Amino acid sequence: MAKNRIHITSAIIYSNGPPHVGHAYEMLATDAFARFQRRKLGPANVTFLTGTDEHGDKNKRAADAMGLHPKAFADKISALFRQGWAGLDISYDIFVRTTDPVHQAFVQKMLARTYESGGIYFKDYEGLYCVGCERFYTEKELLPGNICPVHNRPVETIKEGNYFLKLEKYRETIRRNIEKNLDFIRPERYRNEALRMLDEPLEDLCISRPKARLDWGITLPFDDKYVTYVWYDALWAYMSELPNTEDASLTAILPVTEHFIGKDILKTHAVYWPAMLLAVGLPIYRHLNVHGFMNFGGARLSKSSGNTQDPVAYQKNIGPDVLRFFILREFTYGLDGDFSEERVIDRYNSDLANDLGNLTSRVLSMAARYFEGVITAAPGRGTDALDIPLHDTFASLPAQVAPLVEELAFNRALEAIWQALDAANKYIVETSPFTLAKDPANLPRVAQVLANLVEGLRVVADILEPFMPVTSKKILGLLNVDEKLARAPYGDGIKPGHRVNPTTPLFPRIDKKARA
RNA sequence: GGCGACGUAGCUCAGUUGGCUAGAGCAUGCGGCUCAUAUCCGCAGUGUCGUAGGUUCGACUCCUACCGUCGCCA
Repeated sequence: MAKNRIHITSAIIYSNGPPHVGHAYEMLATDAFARFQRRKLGPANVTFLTGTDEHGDKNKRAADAMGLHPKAFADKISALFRQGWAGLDISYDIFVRTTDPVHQAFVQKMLARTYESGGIYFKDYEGLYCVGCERFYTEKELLPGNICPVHNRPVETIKEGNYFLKLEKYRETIRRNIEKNLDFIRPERYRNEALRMLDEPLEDLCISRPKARLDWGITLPFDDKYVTYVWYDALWAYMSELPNTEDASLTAILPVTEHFIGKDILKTHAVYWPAMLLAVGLPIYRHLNVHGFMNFGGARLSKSSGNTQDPVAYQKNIGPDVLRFFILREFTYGLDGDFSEERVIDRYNSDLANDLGNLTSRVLSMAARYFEGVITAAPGRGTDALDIPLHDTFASLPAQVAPLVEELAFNRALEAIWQALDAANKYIVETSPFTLAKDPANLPRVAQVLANLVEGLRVVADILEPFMPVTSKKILGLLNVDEKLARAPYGDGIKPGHRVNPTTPLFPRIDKKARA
């Protein structure tokens, strides 16, 4: 596979409940990365895949609780996710539902192939089972006397035959892959955790459930009394609905596949998923990008404590770009982050209203006031001692931002963009076009200053697209710049004679006192 | 219990292989400008770099113990 192709996935979200801001965190980071890659490689060379994981006992039980058939329940939840992502401008190309026939057929194909090659075997299994929980427990998880901690009643010892995926034979291969590729799992902290998981022999993974116990899943192709375990099902969603799922194509695409996941599902992705791939003779993917969780005002997000946040509702209040900006600017990818309305408003006022919004406003208003919106000079480096550093700042911005996005440092990428905005504000003070304009003899210089600033705004608007697509489009609209012109390097964009539009406030300040 | 991470200005955090008076943003105070969304620019700070030791000419950066927070595994 050529180096210029990339396949990007978010986690396939378990659909037993509606979306919350925690899901949004992962989607926003993945989306910014995907949008950045499209700019770099061209849209045709990027696939951004997401979806919902709809089988398994928790989905079944959530559906039962609402009196719905699991499929009908999944239809509802899955639709909520797609609406939520549309509201946040998540630019996915493929949305996989694990109940899709195409996906199910693919999983069966992989199961059959693994079984035929001896990677899956049948074994009788005896364990402590709670009928209420519909799951097995280990003795350590139970209260003394083998009492289920959830139902507070004794568990039963039951014997059950199940199918297992051999794991141990792949352990060294998986481990060596992590050791050899220093950035295979990033950030590094999770790499170390994964390596420790591979220190000791792996127990084979149970990949079946008897239909007598749970029938909401994909039937095993070699034994119709069983469905497959939800994780075995869900992980294949990364591949199952690609335009081409022939071996040759998958073999090519896996080495350029980037998975984005939360730290809670490290083991499935670092250990089980590579084993599943190796078991059918496919190569391991390229990167596992692991992020932390989102806290709210210091408290852990959880459904049980009721402090979940609906990103859709939030987005309606402040707009998708503000949520996108806050999360990408404030959080360090990989670490947990704290979300609070107060911090969102602080960021909004200082970065969006005062810096980006106000800069746009003052530049466009001067252009309107002194030249009726017409740019009469050509932006460029020139020879002026003040113009040169401004030029250099904006001209080098794309090259500065690119490696930061590649290494998932979205916060630092945005910081770099904001440093350029600072430089522009400082440039205005130093050149004082509003003072010069008082003498008509100075108008050529004023025109030059404004041309340089408008060109800077154009570059910022363009580079902001992966982070804030709506704002990017808005500023380009104000600058009267089309998509093609937007991408030009600094100095090659705005030409003399170009007319910009009158300004409108992009981000009106939010008065915290008035809100409280 | 085993392994690991983190603990830097009021807040959120940078500090790549040990080396000039430890930095940024926000918030605070003072000064300047007036094109702009009471916005922008400049200046001013404050820190026992978790605690106690150790290695070193020199440690926020390495080692040990402890305290605190958290995570993974069991």
